[in-house]
Amino acid sequence: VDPSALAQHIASIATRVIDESGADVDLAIGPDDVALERPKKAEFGDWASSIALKLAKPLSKPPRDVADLVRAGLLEVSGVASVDIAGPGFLNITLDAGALGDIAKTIVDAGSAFGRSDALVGQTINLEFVSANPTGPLHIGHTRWAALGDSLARVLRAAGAEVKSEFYINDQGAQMDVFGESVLARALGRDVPENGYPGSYIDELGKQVRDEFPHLADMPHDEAVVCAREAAYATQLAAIQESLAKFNVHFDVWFSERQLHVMETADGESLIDQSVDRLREQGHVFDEDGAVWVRTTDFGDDKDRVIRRANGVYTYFAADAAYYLSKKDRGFDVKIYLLGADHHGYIHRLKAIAGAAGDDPAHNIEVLIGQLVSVNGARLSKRAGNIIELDDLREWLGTDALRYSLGRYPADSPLTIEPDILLSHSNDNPVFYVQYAHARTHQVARNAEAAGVTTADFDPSVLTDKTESELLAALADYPRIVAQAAELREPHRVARFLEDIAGSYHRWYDACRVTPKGDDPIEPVHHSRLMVNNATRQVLANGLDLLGVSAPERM
RNA sequence: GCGCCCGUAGCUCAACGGAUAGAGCAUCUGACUACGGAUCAGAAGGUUUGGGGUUCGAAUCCCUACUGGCGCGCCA
Repeated sequence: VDPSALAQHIASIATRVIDESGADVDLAIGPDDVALERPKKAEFGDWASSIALKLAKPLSKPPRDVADLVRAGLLEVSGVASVDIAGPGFLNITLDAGALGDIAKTIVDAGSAFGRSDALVGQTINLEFVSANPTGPLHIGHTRWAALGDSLARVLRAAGAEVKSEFYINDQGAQMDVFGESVLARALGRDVPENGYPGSYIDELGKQVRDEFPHLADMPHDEAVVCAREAAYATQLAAIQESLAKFNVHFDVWFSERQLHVMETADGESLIDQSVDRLREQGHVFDEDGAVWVRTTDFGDDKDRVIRRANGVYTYFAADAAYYLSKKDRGFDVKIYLLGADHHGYIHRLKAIAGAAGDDPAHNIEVLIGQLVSVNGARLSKRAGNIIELDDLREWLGTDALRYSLGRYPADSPLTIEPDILLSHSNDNPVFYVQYAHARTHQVARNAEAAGVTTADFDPSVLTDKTESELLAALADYPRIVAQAAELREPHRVARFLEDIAGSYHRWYDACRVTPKGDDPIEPVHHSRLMVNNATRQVLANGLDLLGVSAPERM
């Protein structure tokens, strides 16, 4: 009896109770509505549901009376050992040891697939994050979204969604020209212009450009700027891609903003030209003072936005709109944007684009806003001046510690990273706590194998220790946690769950031996416990993978 | 001025509208002939920023005050 089967049982029992009550209510109860959860305290059983509390009002009956009816139905489900009604009407369900223990074999058999579900099956999702200008190294502001976005992509896929992770390269516009001028100036041995890009990495790019184009000084200025800009752009983009790859962050699509500006149609229209026309067709575009506007106030914005200036030049907003339409045309149902808190003013604007494009702003677009990160005692980049670099952080703290510590908090929670803690090998460092538990499962398995303990004679009914029940029920909950993390777009739930599992495992390890002590004989319970050990190992490994963190076999 | 986000134990932070608000650290007490103790058991620690409201039930939803962060261009 795994939790999803149990939820299904409760849903059908609840439906029957409604039918038999004769009450004039039209309630469809599905497995997601029964509020099945792991109770906070062991004395409340293995699983708990508040379904009776929810049904009390529509049925006009006291919650405990409803609970009695559901309880009677539950007792007939095989594997259910007892059902208690507690408090205002909670159903506390205890499974018998065999039913609970079966999950260990289920997990081991499923292997790396355990935790996958069809919760989001059929959804195609575009997930855009980081999207930095290719004019400098990635900094701490990008680091959180890199970690979070990559983990979210993995979690969404595990829940059955079809996901493309996408990096929007802002390679068009004024900042690219400033970048080109800055690199060119250094290549020619001059100071960077006022408001140009600072930092020694510009010197390095200048040196590279000078080697690549020995006659740079003889070229017309405009031509030289383009040479410098394009060569430096290629190098800098490659550097960004390498930084992200080392950080275990993967993108499916690298989308160049330039695609939106180049001519596409026979009559010389770019995607941006077309997108303005398309928004106009939907009736949310108007002309005023010589400029072209989008009526974003129709969608909650506090003022309307110019999309094309009176001088004929498009605003940045126009590229945003064209980019959105590209995503729509590529067939994504849901477009998710991960943005920093300093961009929250864009939410209404982006929603307005979706609405003006004929999409539903409430469903087809989601903008996740994250609070900023700070690092205690971080040193500023030597190469890029006044920023904290992703590469420096990664080399200092390690990919695992950095990704885990960024991944275990909700995006909207402001966050301070404490390097002293991340570098310590103890309980106050959650990533080590979880990774150590995983390494320990391997050590236990190695010892068991050496002693002749094997999973071949698995008998779930002997797994009766209370630490065992706690661990098994928690392991069984993993697929639901992943599905919930995907639906809520909150990958940190996986990290918190793994910390619970690691704690349960350590407690179980303390109470239950897998390999007999000394010369004690091997008994059936030892074989069965090895399965519990291996199931824990699998869940920890699967969960760490969703976070982009390694699962070491030894530490 | 307007808008968005946040405010939970000494610290860092959790908590599908559900039970006595939980973990880790720090503090105190234990397990030390230990399948790696990088572990485990226990104690102590709270008016969930204040005040109203909705609900059988509120840290969570609504209103309000306060504190902190951020944003409000025919810039990108």
